[in-house]
Amino acid sequence: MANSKQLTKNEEEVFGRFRLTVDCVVFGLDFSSSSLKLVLVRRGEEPFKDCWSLPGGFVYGMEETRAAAQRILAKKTGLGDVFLEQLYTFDALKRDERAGSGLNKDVDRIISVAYFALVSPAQHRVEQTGGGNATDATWFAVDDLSELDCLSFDHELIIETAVNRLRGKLSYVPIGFELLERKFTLKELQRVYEIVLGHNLDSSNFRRRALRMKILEPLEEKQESVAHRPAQLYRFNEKRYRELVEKGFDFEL
Amino acid sequence: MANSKQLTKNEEEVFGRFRLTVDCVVFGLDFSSSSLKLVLVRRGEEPFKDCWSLPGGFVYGMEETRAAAQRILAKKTGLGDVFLEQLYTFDALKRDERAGSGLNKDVDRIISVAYFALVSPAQHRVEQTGGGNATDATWFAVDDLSELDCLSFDHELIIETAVNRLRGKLSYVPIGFELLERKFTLKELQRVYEIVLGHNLDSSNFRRRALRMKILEPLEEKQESVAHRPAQLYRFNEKRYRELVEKGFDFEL
DNA sequence: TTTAGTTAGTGTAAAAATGACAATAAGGTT
DNA sequence: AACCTTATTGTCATTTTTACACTAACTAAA
Repeated sequence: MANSKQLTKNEEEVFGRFRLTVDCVVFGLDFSSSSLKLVLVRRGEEPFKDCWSLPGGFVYGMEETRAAAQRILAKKTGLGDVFLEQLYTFDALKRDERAGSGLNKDVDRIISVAYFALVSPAQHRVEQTGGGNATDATWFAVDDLSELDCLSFDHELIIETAVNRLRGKLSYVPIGFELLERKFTLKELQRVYEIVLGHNLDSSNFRRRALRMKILEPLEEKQESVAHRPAQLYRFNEKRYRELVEKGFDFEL
Repeated sequence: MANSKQLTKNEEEVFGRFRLTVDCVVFGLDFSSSSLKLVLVRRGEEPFKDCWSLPGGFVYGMEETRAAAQRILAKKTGLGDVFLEQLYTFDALKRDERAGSGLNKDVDRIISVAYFALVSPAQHRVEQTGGGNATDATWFAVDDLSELDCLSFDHELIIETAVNRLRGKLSYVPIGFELLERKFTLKELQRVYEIVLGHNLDSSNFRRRALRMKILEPLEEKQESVAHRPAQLYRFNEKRYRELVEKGFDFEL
C-alpha cells in the first residue's frame, strides 16, 4: 500500500488512484437564537466513530459530485431541493486515513469535494433517524462548534472555508432569500444579513438598498396576525435577477 | 469497463475509482495589445492530439493538487513561483473519454481540479520547447479563443469559469499587482483593471480609490527614461493588506 | 372606544464618495 | 527656450451613505 513506506522516485510517478467523497456544509438560520447553524451527523463507524461530522460519503463511479451531494443529503438528513454550490476540493495528503486499507486498499488517497447548501426554516427539520452510517443529524450554531468534543477528518477546515464563503458571497450575490421562505418581509431579509454578517443594520438604509436593485417583488399579501403594523411580503424575482446579471449589475448590499 | 454498458443498480453502488488531473489557466496581460492572455499548449497525443489545451496532467498518488499544478506548470511552460489559486473541480461524467481504457483501464472517471494562475510580464516568456507531451506553449488573447480550431476536453468551460472568476475577484480583492512587476506605477495598475474589466477608467478617480486603502506603498524611486514626467513607483504592502483583511476591510475598486 | 405598545415604513440633513474634467508639474525632445 | 507628453493635484456638482427623527398601521389592554 502506498502509505506504508517511503516511495521511490519511480513509484511516485505512477498516476494516483483516488476515491472521491463529497461533504456538505448545510447552513440554516435560527431566528429565535439569532444564530447561524449547520448540520452535523454522528459517524457510525471508524475512523472517528461517534465523532460529529459533515454529512458526506463516497461518490459512485457514474455519478457527478453534485448529484452525490444531493443523494447523500437526502439519505443522511432527509433534505431535498436545496441551494447547493461547490465550495472547494480538499486534498491534503493525510486528510483521510482510510486510504490504503479496507475497502480502499487499492487507492492512494481519498479527496473530498465540498459543497455548501442553504436551507429555509421550513426545511430545517432534519431526519433524526439517520440513514446509512449516520445517526443524530443535528443543527449546531457555528459559534458553538468549538465546544464539540471532536470533528471528523478535516471538517473543521471545511466548515471554516464554508463560513468565509457564505459571508463573502452574501455581500455581493443575492442569496439571502435562500435562507428564508418563498415569501418574506424586508425585516426578515435584514435579519439574515445581520445574523450571517454578525452585526446589526439600520432598517431604513437596508430597505433602501434592498429595494433599489429591483429584484424583490412586492406581493398582494401582508403579514397576518402580528400585534403591530403588518409588513409587506416580498418574493425574490429570479427572472429580473438573471437580466441584471447579464448586464453585469453590482448586487453589493 | 464501467463506460461500456448500462450499469445495474448494484454495480452503480460501488464507490468510484478516479484519476485526478489538474488543469491550469495561466493569465497574463499583454500591455502592448491591451489584451488579457492565457497559456495554451498543444496536445501531443490522443485524444485531442494536436488540439490546444490548458497545461495540465495527472496527479500522483502522494502529491497534493496544488503541488501537481506547480510541477506541471514548471514542466510544460517553465513557469515557477506564480500566484496560484484553486478554481473549481470539473467532474462531468463524460468530460474525459480516457477513463476506462489504456493506462486508465481500471478507473471509472477522470476529474480535473482546475487552478488559475496570474503571472507578471517578466514571467511571460514561456518555454517553447514543450516538456512532456506538450509542445508549443503559447499565449492567446482570451477574446480570440473562438478562432481556435479546437480546444481539448472541457477546457472551454474551464476557461470561461476562470475568466469570470478573475473579473469578479479583481473588483474586490487586490490581486491586480500579481499581473505586474514588483514595482509599478499607478497607471500600470489602472491598465490592469482596464484590460481585465474591459473598459476604461478615469485616472484621477482610479488613483484616489487605489491610494485610499493604503496598501500601496510609494517607493523612493521614479520611472526612468520616459519622454514625459516620470511616474512614482509603488509596491504592494502585503503586511498592511493582511491587517486590513483582519478588520474585514472592503477592497472594492 | 380609547389608548398604549410595537413594529413598518417614510423623510431628511450632514457627511462621504463619485464622476467629469480643469489645471498644474516634471520630465524629454526639438 | 518652446513644445510635447504623461503624471499628479484640484475642484465641483451630483449621488450615495449614514444616522436618526417621524409617521403609519395594526393588536391588545384599559
